[in-house]
Amino acid sequence: MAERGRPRAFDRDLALRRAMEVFWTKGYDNASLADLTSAMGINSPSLYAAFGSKEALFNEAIVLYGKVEGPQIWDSLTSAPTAKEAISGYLRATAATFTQPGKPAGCMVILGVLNINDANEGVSRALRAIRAENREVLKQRLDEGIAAGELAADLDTAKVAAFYVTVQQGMSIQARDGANRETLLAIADSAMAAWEQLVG
Amino acid sequence: MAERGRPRAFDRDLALRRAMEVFWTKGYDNASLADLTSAMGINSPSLYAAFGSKEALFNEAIVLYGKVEGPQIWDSLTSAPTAKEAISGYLRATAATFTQPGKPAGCMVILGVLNINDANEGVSRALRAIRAENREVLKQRLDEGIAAGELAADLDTAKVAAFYVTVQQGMSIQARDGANRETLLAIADSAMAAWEQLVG
DNA sequence: CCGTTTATGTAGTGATCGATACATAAACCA
DNA sequence: TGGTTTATGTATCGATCACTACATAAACGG
Repeated sequence: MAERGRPRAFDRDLALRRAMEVFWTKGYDNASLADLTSAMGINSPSLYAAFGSKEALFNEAIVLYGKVEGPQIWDSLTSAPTAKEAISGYLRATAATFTQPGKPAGCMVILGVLNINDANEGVSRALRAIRAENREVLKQRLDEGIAAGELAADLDTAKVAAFYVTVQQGMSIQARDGANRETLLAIADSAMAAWEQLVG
Repeated sequence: MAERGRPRAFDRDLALRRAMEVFWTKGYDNASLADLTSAMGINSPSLYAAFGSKEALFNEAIVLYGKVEGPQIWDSLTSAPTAKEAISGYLRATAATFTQPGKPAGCMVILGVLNINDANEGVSRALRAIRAENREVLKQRLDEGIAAGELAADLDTAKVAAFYVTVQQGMSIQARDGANRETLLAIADSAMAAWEQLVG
């Protein structure tokens, strides 16, 4: 069963990747349709036919962002043998991911929308939900540390997770302000210096 | 020597305060002239006659913000007897300042502009300069700690200052995401848990 | 009173925003 | 071939953006 009608003349996946780069660089509000269509190499009717709207395009872009940039940040949470190494790996991978040559600095989930307005409300809510989910992932890794007998049973894992997520979000702003990888790694290590006190 | 011409019909200081609240709540880009004039109770020609432009109005607003909200955040840097208490007081005052009832959550200097575009470039640069200056203030307080013989002479004060500034910037995003004062205070204390390791 | 100066309210400016109407093009099936 | 379906390019939509031209109003000094 072949496709009906005139075939699409551009690569949808490639166009989505270009859109992701624009959103990552400029944020949702500052990425204009002109910016997007220019980077994607198409006209706006093609964009709307293929993706529906600017908001729907962003939603697809954020999923792609999670697939492309997420693994390197989150892998240590499952691969590291201890909770401490998991969190440390998460922060150090963040430092590396936020300062990749040729890619925008900082995190699209954190910087995509910060100041809410009528037009970006849906996108803003989606990003906030992802941030809350990420904090929950950290907490669950800490809870696993308790289950493994590695951490004290009465440890306030929500509090510790909130702290390390906060550091990561601060690192996003630092990256946008021009901090290099070495600086971000030092910040990550500084945050880990609190570990023994926090879990002890 | 009295003023010439028709006298201004509104309170300039009060109008500036209202503008500050709008900028603080919505950020520079999302604060439209309609938002501003509505909150200030004036028409746009009066705004331009009194303040010059949206950017000039923001510049005045950020100075006012520093005068109104700055002291409670920075006072401990001069009043606290030790460097540790100074930094701790700075973070705990931040937690309180970012969650004042009836005021916008988070910091206007951090959240005012994050995604740069053609229109906000000047404002963005100004805010980034303030953030860099704030980091320098922290560093200098730590340097004073060295001069007082309280901290080791070879302590990397720039690194420590960068860490605590990063935590504060993360707290701004947390506040925007709805974190309450208790949560922010716990984050501040968590950051201070790294202190002995960082300076030791 | 008159002339000057500054502020105000109305009503716009051109530019840009996200999103579309419409005619045409290019594929399919019968 | 003709009919259907989908994509494309042009050209634009109304809304909103920051900003201002202009006539009028309200104060001053003379």
